[in-house]
Amino acid sequence: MAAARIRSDETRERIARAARRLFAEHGYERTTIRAVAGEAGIDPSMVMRYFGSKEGLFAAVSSFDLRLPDLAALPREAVGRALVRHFLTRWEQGDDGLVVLLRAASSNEEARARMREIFASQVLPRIAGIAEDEAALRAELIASQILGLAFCRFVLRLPHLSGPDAEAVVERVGSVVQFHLFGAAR
Amino acid sequence: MAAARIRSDETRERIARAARRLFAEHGYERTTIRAVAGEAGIDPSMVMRYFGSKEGLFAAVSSFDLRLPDLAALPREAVGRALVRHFLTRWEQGDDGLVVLLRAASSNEEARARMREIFASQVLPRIAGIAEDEAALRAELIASQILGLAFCRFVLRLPHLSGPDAEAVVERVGSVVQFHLFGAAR
DNA sequence: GTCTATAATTCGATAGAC
DNA sequence: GTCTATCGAATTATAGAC
Repeated sequence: MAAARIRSDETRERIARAARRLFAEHGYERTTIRAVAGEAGIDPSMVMRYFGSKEGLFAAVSSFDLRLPDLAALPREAVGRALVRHFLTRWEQGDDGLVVLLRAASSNEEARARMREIFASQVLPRIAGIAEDEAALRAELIASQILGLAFCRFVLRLPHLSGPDAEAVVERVGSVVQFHLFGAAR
Repeated sequence: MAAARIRSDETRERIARAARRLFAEHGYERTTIRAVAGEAGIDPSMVMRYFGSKEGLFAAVSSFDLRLPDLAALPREAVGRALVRHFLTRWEQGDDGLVVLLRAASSNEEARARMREIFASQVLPRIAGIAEDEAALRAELIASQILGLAFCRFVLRLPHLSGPDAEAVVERVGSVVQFHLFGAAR
Protein backbone atom coordinates (compact mmCIF):
# COMPACT_ATOMS: atom_id res chain seq x y z
CA MET A 1 0.00 0.00 0.00
CA ALA A 2 2.67 2.44 1.01
CA ALA A 3 4.85 1.13 -1.82
CA ALA A 4 5.50 3.31 -4.81
CA ARG A 5 3.27 2.96 -7.85
CA ILE A 6 4.50 0.61 -10.49
CA ARG A 7 2.57 2.26 -13.29
CA SER A 8 3.04 5.94 -13.45
CA ASP A 9 -0.44 7.40 -13.47
CA GLU A 10 1.16 10.71 -12.80
CA THR A 11 3.06 10.65 -16.07
CA ARG A 12 -0.13 9.74 -17.87
CA GLU A 13 -1.90 12.67 -16.31
CA ARG A 14 0.92 15.05 -17.13
CA ILE A 15 0.75 13.99 -20.77
CA ALA A 16 -3.02 14.41 -20.84
CA ARG A 17 -2.85 17.86 -19.32
CA ALA A 18 -0.23 19.01 -21.80
CA ALA A 19 -2.25 17.56 -24.67
CA ARG A 20 -5.43 19.30 -23.59
CA ARG A 21 -3.68 22.62 -23.42
CA LEU A 22 -1.99 22.29 -26.80
CA PHE A 23 -5.01 20.87 -28.63
CA ALA A 24 -7.07 23.75 -27.25
CA GLU A 25 -4.50 26.31 -28.33
CA HIS A 26 -3.40 25.02 -31.73
CA GLY A 27 -6.02 22.56 -32.94
CA TYR A 28 -5.46 18.95 -33.92
CA GLU A 29 -3.05 19.13 -36.87
CA ARG A 30 -0.66 21.66 -35.41
CA THR A 31 -0.34 19.87 -32.13
CA THR A 32 2.52 17.37 -32.43
CA ILE A 33 3.38 14.40 -30.28
CA ARG A 34 6.79 15.97 -29.86
CA ALA A 35 5.36 19.21 -28.53
CA VAL A 36 3.10 17.42 -26.07
CA ALA A 37 6.05 15.37 -24.81
CA GLY A 38 8.15 18.50 -24.53
CA GLU A 39 5.54 20.30 -22.46
CA ALA A 40 5.05 17.23 -20.28
CA GLY A 41 8.81 16.96 -19.80
CA ILE A 42 9.15 13.42 -21.08
CA ASP A 43 10.16 11.60 -24.25
CA PRO A 44 7.89 11.56 -27.34
CA SER A 45 7.87 7.79 -27.42
CA MET A 46 6.27 7.77 -23.98
CA VAL A 47 3.22 9.46 -25.42
CA MET A 48 2.87 6.63 -27.90
CA ARG A 49 3.36 4.06 -25.19
CA TYR A 50 0.67 5.54 -22.98
CA PHE A 51 -1.90 6.46 -25.60
CA GLY A 52 -1.07 4.28 -28.60
CA SER A 53 -1.35 6.97 -31.25
CA LYS A 54 -2.09 10.62 -31.75
CA GLU A 55 -5.73 9.75 -32.39
CA GLY A 56 -5.83 7.76 -29.18
CA LEU A 57 -4.40 10.68 -27.27
CA PHE A 58 -6.98 13.01 -28.75
CA ALA A 59 -9.82 10.63 -27.97
CA ALA A 60 -8.64 10.34 -24.39
CA VAL A 61 -8.59 14.08 -23.76
CA SER A 62 -11.60 15.15 -25.80
CA SER A 63 -14.39 13.29 -24.08
CA PHE A 64 -15.84 15.12 -21.15
CA ASP A 65 -18.94 15.93 -19.20
CA LEU A 66 -20.62 19.32 -19.64
CA ARG A 67 -22.12 18.91 -16.16
CA LEU A 68 -25.17 20.92 -17.13
CA PRO A 69 -27.33 22.04 -14.22
CA ASP A 70 -30.80 20.54 -13.79
CA LEU A 71 -32.72 22.96 -15.97
CA ALA A 72 -36.11 21.58 -14.98
CA ALA A 73 -35.47 22.58 -11.37
CA LEU A 74 -34.89 26.22 -12.24
CA PRO A 75 -37.51 28.94 -12.49
CA ARG A 76 -38.49 29.04 -16.11
CA GLU A 77 -37.42 32.63 -16.64
CA ALA A 78 -33.93 31.95 -15.24
CA VAL A 79 -32.94 29.07 -17.50
CA GLY A 80 -31.30 31.06 -20.32
CA ARG A 81 -29.07 33.09 -18.07
CA ALA A 82 -28.20 30.04 -15.97
CA LEU A 83 -27.06 28.15 -19.04
CA VAL A 84 -24.84 30.96 -20.28
CA ARG A 85 -23.39 31.56 -16.84
CA HIS A 86 -22.67 27.86 -16.53
CA PHE A 87 -20.54 27.85 -19.66
CA LEU A 88 -18.75 31.11 -18.90
CA THR A 89 -17.91 29.86 -15.42
CA ARG A 90 -16.51 26.60 -16.73
CA TRP A 91 -14.42 28.42 -19.31
CA GLU A 92 -13.15 30.82 -16.69
CA GLN A 93 -11.92 27.91 -14.61
CA GLY A 94 -9.74 26.82 -17.50
CA ASP A 95 -11.90 23.80 -18.17
CA ASP A 96 -11.32 23.72 -21.85
CA GLY A 97 -12.69 20.39 -23.07
CA LEU A 98 -15.17 22.22 -25.24
CA VAL A 99 -12.47 24.46 -26.65
CA VAL A 100 -10.41 21.40 -27.54
CA LEU A 101 -13.33 20.08 -29.57
CA LEU A 102 -14.19 23.46 -31.06
CA ARG A 103 -10.68 24.02 -32.35
CA ALA A 104 -10.20 20.49 -33.59
CA ALA A 105 -13.61 20.19 -35.25
CA SER A 106 -12.61 22.31 -38.21
CA SER A 107 -10.27 19.70 -39.60
CA ASN A 108 -10.99 16.53 -37.69
CA GLU A 109 -14.00 14.31 -38.29
CA GLU A 110 -13.56 12.49 -35.00
CA ALA A 111 -13.82 15.78 -33.12
CA ARG A 112 -17.01 16.59 -35.00
CA ALA A 113 -18.48 13.19 -34.22
CA ARG A 114 -17.65 13.60 -30.54
CA MET A 115 -19.19 17.04 -30.50
CA ARG A 116 -22.41 15.75 -32.05
CA GLU A 117 -22.42 12.90 -29.56
CA ILE A 118 -22.05 15.26 -26.61
CA PHE A 119 -24.80 17.42 -28.05
CA ALA A 120 -27.14 14.45 -28.51
CA SER A 121 -26.50 12.85 -25.15
CA GLN A 122 -26.03 15.82 -22.84
CA VAL A 123 -27.69 18.88 -24.37
CA LEU A 124 -30.66 17.68 -26.38
CA PRO A 125 -32.27 15.63 -23.57
CA ARG A 126 -32.09 18.54 -21.13
CA ILE A 127 -33.67 20.90 -23.62
CA ALA A 128 -36.32 18.36 -24.54
CA GLY A 129 -37.19 18.14 -20.87
CA ILE A 130 -38.29 21.75 -20.66
CA ALA A 131 -39.20 22.93 -24.16
CA GLU A 132 -42.84 22.58 -25.12
CA ASP A 133 -42.28 22.03 -28.83
CA GLU A 134 -39.58 21.78 -31.48
CA ALA A 135 -37.02 20.76 -28.90
CA ALA A 136 -34.51 19.56 -31.51
CA LEU A 137 -34.55 22.85 -33.41
CA ARG A 138 -34.38 24.88 -30.21
CA ALA A 139 -31.45 22.84 -28.89
CA GLU A 140 -29.51 23.34 -32.10
CA LEU A 141 -30.17 27.08 -32.07
CA ILE A 142 -28.89 27.29 -28.50
CA ALA A 143 -25.82 25.30 -29.49
CA SER A 144 -25.19 27.74 -32.33
CA GLN A 145 -25.23 30.74 -29.99
CA ILE A 146 -23.10 29.12 -27.28
CA LEU A 147 -20.54 27.70 -29.71
CA GLY A 148 -20.43 31.00 -31.58
CA LEU A 149 -19.71 32.74 -28.30
CA ALA A 150 -16.92 30.27 -27.54
CA PHE A 151 -15.49 30.79 -31.01
CA CYS A 152 -15.47 34.57 -30.74
CA ARG A 153 -14.06 34.37 -27.23
CA PHE A 154 -11.31 31.77 -27.54
CA VAL A 155 -10.46 31.61 -31.21
CA LEU A 156 -11.13 35.10 -32.57
CA ARG A 157 -10.68 36.81 -29.20
CA LEU A 158 -13.07 39.66 -29.89
CA PRO A 159 -12.41 42.10 -27.07
CA HIS A 160 -15.91 42.60 -25.65
CA LEU A 161 -16.62 38.88 -25.51
CA SER A 162 -13.27 37.81 -24.09
CA GLY A 163 -13.34 39.35 -20.63
CA PRO A 164 -13.21 37.10 -17.57
CA ASP A 165 -16.90 37.40 -16.74
CA ALA A 166 -18.60 40.12 -18.67
CA GLU A 167 -21.90 40.63 -16.94
CA ALA A 168 -23.37 42.28 -19.99
CA VAL A 169 -22.61 39.15 -22.01
CA VAL A 170 -24.36 36.84 -19.55
CA GLU A 171 -27.31 39.19 -19.57
CA ARG A 172 -27.69 39.55 -23.32
CA VAL A 173 -26.74 36.07 -24.47
CA GLY A 174 -28.87 34.75 -21.63
CA SER A 175 -31.89 36.58 -23.01
CA VAL A 176 -31.20 35.21 -26.44
CA VAL A 177 -30.90 31.62 -25.22
CA GLN A 178 -34.13 32.19 -23.33
CA PHE A 179 -35.77 33.18 -26.59
CA HIS A 180 -34.40 30.15 -28.41
CA LEU A 181 -35.82 28.02 -25.62
CA PHE A 182 -39.33 29.42 -25.27
CA GLY A 183 -39.86 32.11 -27.89
CA ALA A 184 -42.62 31.81 -30.46
CA ALA A 185 -41.77 31.84 -34.15
CA ARG A 186 -43.46 35.19 -34.64
CA MET B 1 -6.76 42.35 -79.09
CA ALA B 2 -8.07 39.19 -80.63
CA ALA B 3 -4.80 37.44 -79.88
CA ALA B 4 -4.68 34.71 -77.26
CA ARG B 5 -3.68 35.62 -73.72
CA ILE B 6 -0.04 35.22 -72.92
CA ARG B 7 -0.57 34.83 -69.21
CA SER B 8 -3.17 32.31 -68.32
CA ASP B 9 -5.60 34.12 -66.08
CA GLU B 10 -7.89 31.17 -66.55
CA THR B 11 -5.43 28.80 -64.94
CA ARG B 12 -5.04 31.19 -62.06
CA GLU B 13 -8.77 31.32 -61.57
CA ARG B 14 -9.08 27.53 -61.75
CA ILE B 15 -6.47 27.19 -59.02
CA ALA B 16 -8.20 29.78 -56.86
CA ARG B 17 -11.57 28.11 -57.23
CA ALA B 18 -10.17 24.71 -56.29
CA ALA B 19 -8.35 26.22 -53.32
CA ARG B 20 -11.48 27.95 -52.03
CA ARG B 21 -13.43 24.73 -52.19
CA LEU B 22 -10.78 22.63 -50.46
CA PHE B 23 -9.90 25.20 -47.79
CA ALA B 24 -13.62 25.48 -47.00
CA GLU B 25 -14.02 21.73 -46.80
CA HIS B 26 -10.86 20.63 -45.01
CA GLY B 27 -9.37 23.67 -43.31
CA TYR B 28 -5.88 25.06 -43.81
CA GLU B 29 -3.58 22.28 -42.66
CA ARG B 30 -5.34 19.41 -44.41
CA THR B 31 -5.54 21.20 -47.70
CA THR B 32 -2.39 20.39 -49.65
CA ILE B 33 -0.91 22.09 -52.67
CA ARG B 34 -1.04 18.72 -54.35
CA ALA B 35 -4.76 18.33 -53.78
CA VAL B 36 -5.47 21.84 -55.06
CA ALA B 37 -3.42 21.16 -58.18
CA GLY B 38 -5.16 17.83 -58.66
CA GLU B 39 -8.60 19.40 -58.47
CA ALA B 40 -7.54 22.20 -60.81
CA GLY B 41 -6.13 19.65 -63.24
CA ILE B 42 -2.60 21.05 -63.33
CA ASP B 43 0.79 20.39 -61.80
CA PRO B 44 1.53 21.23 -58.14
CA SER B 45 4.47 23.40 -59.11
CA MET B 46 2.10 25.64 -61.04
CA VAL B 47 0.35 26.56 -57.84
CA MET B 48 3.66 27.72 -56.42
CA ARG B 49 4.44 29.63 -59.56
CA TYR B 50 1.14 31.49 -59.53
CA PHE B 51 0.80 32.13 -55.81
CA GLY B 52 4.30 31.86 -54.40
CA SER B 53 3.50 29.73 -51.40
CA LYS B 54 0.67 28.01 -49.61
CA GLU B 55 0.26 31.08 -47.43
CA GLY B 56 0.11 33.28 -50.49
CA LEU B 57 -2.56 31.07 -51.98
CA PHE B 58 -4.59 31.24 -48.81
CA ALA B 59 -4.26 34.99 -48.59
CA ALA B 60 -5.43 35.33 -52.18
CA VAL B 61 -8.60 33.30 -51.70
CA SER B 62 -9.53 34.36 -48.18
CA SER B 63 -10.15 38.04 -48.64
CA PHE B 64 -13.62 38.89 -49.76
CA ASP B 65 -16.50 41.30 -49.50
CA LEU B 66 -19.49 40.41 -47.33
CA ARG B 67 -21.61 42.76 -49.47
CA LEU B 68 -23.84 43.61 -46.55
CA PRO B 69 -27.06 45.40 -47.45
CA ASP B 70 -27.52 49.02 -46.43
CA LEU B 71 -28.99 48.42 -43.00
CA ALA B 72 -29.82 52.07 -42.42
CA ALA B 73 -32.19 52.02 -45.39
CA LEU B 74 -34.26 49.19 -43.98
CA PRO B 75 -37.24 49.49 -41.65
CA ARG B 76 -35.82 49.16 -38.17
CA GLU B 77 -37.82 46.08 -37.31
CA ALA B 78 -36.66 44.21 -40.44
CA VAL B 79 -32.91 44.54 -39.94
CA GLY B 80 -32.30 41.33 -37.95
CA ARG B 81 -34.11 39.07 -40.37
CA ALA B 82 -32.56 40.82 -43.36
CA LEU B 83 -29.08 40.22 -42.00
CA VAL B 84 -29.66 36.53 -41.36
CA ARG B 85 -31.32 36.05 -44.72
CA HIS B 86 -28.42 37.79 -46.40
CA PHE B 87 -25.92 35.30 -44.97
CA LEU B 88 -28.07 32.23 -45.59
CA THR B 89 -28.60 33.33 -49.19
CA ARG B 90 -24.89 33.83 -49.77
CA TRP B 91 -24.09 30.45 -48.27
CA GLU B 92 -26.76 28.80 -50.36
CA GLN B 93 -25.17 30.18 -53.51
CA GLY B 94 -21.96 28.42 -52.60
CA ASP B 95 -20.23 31.65 -51.77
CA ASP B 96 -17.99 30.21 -49.14
CA GLY B 97 -15.38 32.86 -48.36
CA LEU B 98 -16.64 33.06 -44.81
CA VAL B 99 -16.52 29.28 -44.45
CA VAL B 100 -12.93 29.28 -45.68
CA LEU B 101 -12.04 31.67 -42.88
CA LEU B 102 -14.16 29.91 -40.29
CA ARG B 103 -12.52 26.55 -40.90
CA ALA B 104 -9.01 27.91 -41.14
CA ALA B 105 -9.27 30.21 -38.13
CA SER B 106 -8.93 27.37 -35.66
CA SER B 107 -5.32 26.73 -36.53
CA ASN B 108 -4.20 29.70 -38.57
CA GLU B 109 -3.39 33.09 -37.14
CA GLU B 110 -3.54 34.77 -40.52
CA ALA B 111 -7.11 33.58 -40.97
CA ARG B 112 -8.02 34.98 -37.58
CA ALA B 113 -6.42 38.30 -38.40
CA ARG B 114 -8.31 38.50 -41.66
CA MET B 115 -11.56 37.64 -39.95
CA ARG B 116 -11.06 40.40 -37.38
CA GLU B 117 -10.20 42.78 -40.17
CA ILE B 118 -13.37 41.95 -42.09
CA PHE B 119 -15.36 42.34 -38.91
CA ALA B 120 -13.80 45.71 -38.14
CA SER B 121 -14.07 47.14 -41.64
CA GLN B 122 -17.34 45.69 -42.92
CA VAL B 123 -19.52 44.70 -39.97
CA LEU B 124 -18.77 47.09 -37.14
CA PRO B 125 -19.30 50.30 -39.14
CA ARG B 126 -22.70 49.15 -40.39
CA ILE B 127 -23.83 48.22 -36.92
CA ALA B 128 -22.49 51.46 -35.50
CA GLY B 129 -24.58 53.28 -38.08
CA ILE B 130 -27.87 52.04 -36.67
CA ALA B 131 -27.31 51.04 -33.04
CA GLU B 132 -28.00 53.73 -30.48
CA ASP B 133 -25.44 52.59 -27.93
CA GLU B 134 -22.78 49.96 -27.25
CA ALA B 135 -22.32 49.35 -30.95
CA ALA B 136 -19.06 47.43 -30.46
CA LEU B 137 -20.57 44.98 -28.00
CA ARG B 138 -23.70 44.56 -30.10
CA ALA B 139 -21.69 43.91 -33.24
CA GLU B 140 -19.63 41.24 -31.53
CA LEU B 141 -22.72 39.55 -30.17
CA ILE B 142 -24.23 39.45 -33.64
CA ALA B 143 -21.00 38.03 -35.00
CA SER B 144 -21.10 35.31 -32.36
CA GLN B 145 -24.60 34.23 -33.38
CA ILE B 146 -23.94 34.34 -37.11
CA LEU B 147 -20.59 32.56 -36.88
CA GLY B 148 -22.08 29.99 -34.51
CA LEU B 149 -24.80 29.35 -37.04
CA ALA B 150 -22.22 28.93 -39.79
CA PHE B 151 -20.23 26.56 -37.59
CA CYS B 152 -23.23 24.37 -36.76
CA ARG B 153 -24.34 24.41 -40.37
CA PHE B 154 -21.11 23.80 -42.30
CA VAL B 155 -18.75 22.23 -39.81
CA LEU B 156 -20.95 20.28 -37.40
CA ARG B 157 -23.81 19.87 -39.85
CA LEU B 158 -26.55 19.80 -37.26
CA PRO B 159 -29.61 18.63 -39.20
CA HIS B 160 -32.11 21.39 -38.39
CA LEU B 161 -29.64 24.16 -39.18
CA SER B 162 -28.25 22.67 -42.37
CA GLY B 163 -31.23 22.77 -44.69
CA PRO B 164 -31.06 24.87 -47.88
CA ASP B 165 -33.19 27.72 -46.55
CA ALA B 166 -34.93 26.83 -43.31
CA GLU B 167 -37.52 29.53 -42.88
CA ALA B 168 -37.76 28.79 -39.18
CA VAL B 169 -34.05 29.50 -38.82
CA VAL B 170 -34.29 32.88 -40.55
CA GLU B 171 -37.22 33.72 -38.35
CA ARG B 172 -35.70 32.74 -35.02
CA VAL B 173 -32.10 33.77 -35.57
CA GLY B 174 -33.44 36.95 -37.13
CA SER B 175 -35.31 37.77 -33.93
CA VAL B 176 -32.20 37.10 -31.91
CA VAL B 177 -30.02 39.34 -34.05
CA GLN B 178 -32.71 41.97 -33.75
CA PHE B 179 -32.42 41.72 -29.97
CA HIS B 180 -28.64 41.95 -30.07
CA LEU B 181 -29.05 45.07 -32.18
CA PHE B 182 -31.68 46.98 -30.26
CA GLY B 183 -32.57 45.05 -27.11
CA ALA B 184 -32.11 46.61 -23.68
CA ALA B 185 -29.87 44.91 -21.15
CA ARG B 186 -32.82 44.07 -18.91
C1' DG C 1 3.69 28.14 -69.65
C1' DT C 2 3.91 23.54 -68.05
C1' DC C 3 5.97 19.58 -66.10
C1' DT C 4 9.91 16.31 -64.02
C1' DA C 5 12.88 15.49 -60.44
C1' DT C 6 14.33 16.19 -56.15
C1' DA C 7 15.94 18.78 -52.06
C1' DA C 8 14.88 19.77 -47.23
C1' DT C 9 11.76 19.26 -43.42
C1' DT C 10 8.70 17.44 -40.37
C1' DC C 11 5.93 14.10 -38.27
C1' DG C 12 3.88 9.68 -36.63
C1' DA C 13 5.30 5.41 -35.40
C1' DT C 14 8.47 1.31 -34.20
C1' DA C 15 12.38 -1.47 -32.38
C1' DG C 16 15.16 -2.25 -28.87
C1' DA C 17 18.82 -1.05 -25.22
C1' DC C 18 18.99 -0.06 -20.37
C1' DG D 1 9.20 2.54 -17.09
C1' DT D 2 12.07 5.60 -19.75
C1' DC D 3 14.92 6.93 -23.47
C1' DT D 4 17.94 6.46 -28.05
C1' DA D 5 17.89 5.81 -32.72
C1' DT D 6 15.71 5.50 -36.80
C1' DC D 7 12.32 4.29 -40.43
C1' DG D 8 8.89 5.59 -43.80
C1' DA D 9 5.62 8.65 -45.44
C1' DA D 10 3.99 13.12 -46.63
C1' DT D 11 4.62 17.93 -47.42
C1' DT D 12 6.37 22.54 -49.03
C1' DA D 13 9.39 24.42 -52.00
C1' DT D 14 13.09 24.83 -55.66
C1' DA D 15 15.96 24.02 -59.92
C1' DG D 16 15.80 23.31 -64.35
C1' DA D 17 14.46 20.72 -68.79
C1' DC D 18 11.17 21.17 -72.58
